[in-house]
Amino acid sequence: MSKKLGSRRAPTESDVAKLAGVSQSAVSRAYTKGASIAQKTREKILQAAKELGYQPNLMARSLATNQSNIIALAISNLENPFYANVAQQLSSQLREIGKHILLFTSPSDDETDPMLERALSYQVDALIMTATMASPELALQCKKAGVPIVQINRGSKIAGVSTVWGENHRAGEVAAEHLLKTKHKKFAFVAGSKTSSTSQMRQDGFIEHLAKSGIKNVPIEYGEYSFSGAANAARKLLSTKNRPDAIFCASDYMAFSVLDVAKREFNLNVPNEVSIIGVDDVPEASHLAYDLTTFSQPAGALAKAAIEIVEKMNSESSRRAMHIEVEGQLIIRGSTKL
Amino acid sequence: MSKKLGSRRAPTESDVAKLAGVSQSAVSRAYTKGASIAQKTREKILQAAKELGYQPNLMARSLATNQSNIIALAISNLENPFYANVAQQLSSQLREIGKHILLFTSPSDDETDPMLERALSYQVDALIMTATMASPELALQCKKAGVPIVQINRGSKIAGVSTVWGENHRAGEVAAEHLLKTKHKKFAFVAGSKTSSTSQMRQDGFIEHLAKSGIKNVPIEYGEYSFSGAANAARKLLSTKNRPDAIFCASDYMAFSVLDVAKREFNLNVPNEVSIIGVDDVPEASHLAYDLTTFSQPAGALAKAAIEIVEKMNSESSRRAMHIEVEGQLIIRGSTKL
DNA sequence: TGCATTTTTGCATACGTATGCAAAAACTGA
DNA sequence: TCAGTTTTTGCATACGTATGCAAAAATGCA
Repeated sequence: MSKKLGSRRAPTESDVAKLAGVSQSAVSRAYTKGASIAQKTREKILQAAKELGYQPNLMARSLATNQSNIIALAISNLENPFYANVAQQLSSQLREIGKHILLFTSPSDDETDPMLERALSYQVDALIMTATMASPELALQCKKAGVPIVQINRGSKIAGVSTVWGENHRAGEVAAEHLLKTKHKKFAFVAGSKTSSTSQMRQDGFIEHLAKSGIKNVPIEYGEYSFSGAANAARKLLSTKNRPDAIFCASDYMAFSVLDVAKREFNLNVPNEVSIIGVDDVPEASHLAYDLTTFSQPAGALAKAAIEIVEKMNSESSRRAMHIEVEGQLIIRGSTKL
Repeated sequence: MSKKLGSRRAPTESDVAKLAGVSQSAVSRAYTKGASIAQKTREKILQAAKELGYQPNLMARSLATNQSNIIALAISNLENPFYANVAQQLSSQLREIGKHILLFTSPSDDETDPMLERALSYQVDALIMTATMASPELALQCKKAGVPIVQINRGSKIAGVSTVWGENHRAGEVAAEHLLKTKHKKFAFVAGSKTSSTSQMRQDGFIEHLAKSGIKNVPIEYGEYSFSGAANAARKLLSTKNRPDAIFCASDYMAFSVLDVAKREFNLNVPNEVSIIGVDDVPEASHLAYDLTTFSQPAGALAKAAIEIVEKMNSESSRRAMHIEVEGQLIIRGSTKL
C-alpha cells in the first residue's frame, strides 16, 4: 500500500548533530579517538546518538579515511578442520581490534583465484591467504594499492608477500626421528600437492633425516590434501608387497583418511602393524576415534602472527614483507607404537 | 627516504574518464547494467579502465546506492563441520551472484552477540545466522534498516525473522522408527542445548514416536552441541545400570563424541551393543572411522534456501518473513545394527 | 581585570560513485 | 534536407564521514 513503510533511512551524524545542538563535525569527532572535543560535548552527543539508535556508516567512513577495517581472507576449503580453525582464530582475534573478515572461498586448493582482485574493490586493509597462492598479478595490484598480503602456511617467491608458517622442515625431521627411535623400519610419505611448498618442506625434513640413517627410496604418494586423494595414496602404499610400517602424512586431515583405510580396508592394527603421524594437531586429532600422533601447528599462533604482520605493515605503511615461523611440537598419541 | 613511495592512490572513475575522453558519469554508466550508454563509448571506457588497472571502489558505490553486496554471516563455531559446511556453501553460492560474506564468529553458541549490531554499520544487505539467535533488539534494528534476517537451523519467535531448517521433527520420528524396526529396546537422547528449538523438535519427534509404541521415560542428557559436552552426556547415559542400546544425538558432531566414548571408554561394540544415530550427515559421517547412520540435513540446500529468501526480500523490499523447510533422509551406515 | 595561550567549535571541502535532468547528438522517415 | 523522435552525454548534486583551517570560547597567569 504505502511506498516505503517504515524504511526511513538510518540516522546519520547530521541527525545526531541536530538533536544534540552541535555541528556534524562535532559528532564525527565524538567518535574519533583522540580528536579535539570537550568531554561534556561528547557525552551530550553520545546521549543523542543513543536516543536515535545511531550507528556510524562504515562505508562512508571508509570512503573518507581510505581504510575499511575489513580484511579479506582467502581460504580454499573450510572442510579441512585446520583451515576452519585458522579462520575461527583469525576472526576472533580480529574482532578484538575491531576488524572483520570478508570471506573468499575458492573452489580448489592451490589455485589463484581471479575473484580475489575484487577484494581490492572493497578497500580491504589486508589480504590473508591460506592454502591458496597469490598470483603475481594480484601481488602487483596489492602492492600498488598498498594492501599487504600475508600467506599462512604457503610459501611464496613473490617479493612483497609476507608469510607465516609452522616449522615444516622440523616437523618432518621430528617425525622421522620419533619413528626411528621407536624401531620402525619401512617408511612412506603422503604428500599434499606437488606445488605446495609446505608439503615439500615437510617431505624434505622427513626424507633427509631418514637418509642420515641410511634409509633411501622412501615411497611418496600425493594425497592432494583431500580426503579421497589421501585414501587413494594410502591404498597404493599399503598394497605394495613391501608394506610400510610407518606413514608420515603432510596433514592431519589426510592422516585421518589414511587411518581409515589402514584400519577398515586393510584390517591393519594401528599402531602395531602400521604407525601414522600427521601434521597440524587439529582438534579432531585428539578425538578418540583418531587419537593421532602429530606435529602441531597451532592455529592460534599462526593467526596471531599474521595479524601482527598486517598491523605492523599498515601502521608503518611499510612495503617490506615479513616472515614469521611459529613453533610446533610433536604430540604423541595412540597412532604410533612406542 | 621519499614519503609515499609508489603508493599513489588507486585510479578512480575520473582518471578513467580523462583517459577515455569522457565524463565521469559516462564511466559510471559503463559499469552500470542497463544504463544508457553507447556501445562504442563503453568499449572505449573499458579499454581505458583496463589500461589503468581501474577497480571500482565498492565503498563509494555502496555509499551512493545504499547497498553493499555484502551479507553478514553470524556463526558460532566453525569447528563444527556442519556449520563450516554451511559457510562454505553460502560463500560459493553467493559468489556466483557477486555477493560476499562478512564473517562474524561469536564466542559461544546460542548467545546473542552485541557485536552483530556493528554489522549494520557495514550496510549489509542481509544477516544470515547459524546456531546463533537474533536478539529482539537486533531484530528491531534490522527491521528499521530494512535488513532481512535469516536464521538457519534455529527457530525464532521474533516476527520478521525468516527461518530455514531441516525436517527436525521428522528426523526424530524417522530415527525412532528405524531403531524400533531394528529391534532396539532401550533408548536415549543426547540433546543440544536447552534453548535450541532445533534440538527440541528433534527430541519431540523422537520421544513422541517412541511413545506411540508405549516407550516412556526415555533418558535425555544435554551435550551443549560441543564435543566435550556430548562426551559427558554419553558417560552419564552409558554408566547407568539400565544401559541404552540405542542413542539418538541431536547432531553428528555430538554423535562422533558419543561414538568415541562408547567404543574407547566403555569398550562397547557399535552397533551390536549400542547403536548410534546423528543428524546432519556432515562429510565426516561417511568417514570410515565413524561410519555414522544419520538423518541428513543438506548444507547446500539450506544455503540455497537462505539466499533465495534474501534475494526475494531485497528485490521486493518485502518485510514479510519467509520460512522454508528443506528435506532430509535417513542415511543408514554402520553405527546402527540391522 | 586584561592579555596570552590553549582548547573547542563550525565551516568548507574532500573521498568515489550514482543518477535526475536538460542539453547535445544520433537517428528516423518523408 | 528538415522536423520529430530517440539515444547518449555531461552537469550538478547527493550519499555520510573526516579533517585542515580559522574563528570562537575557555582557560591560565599576572
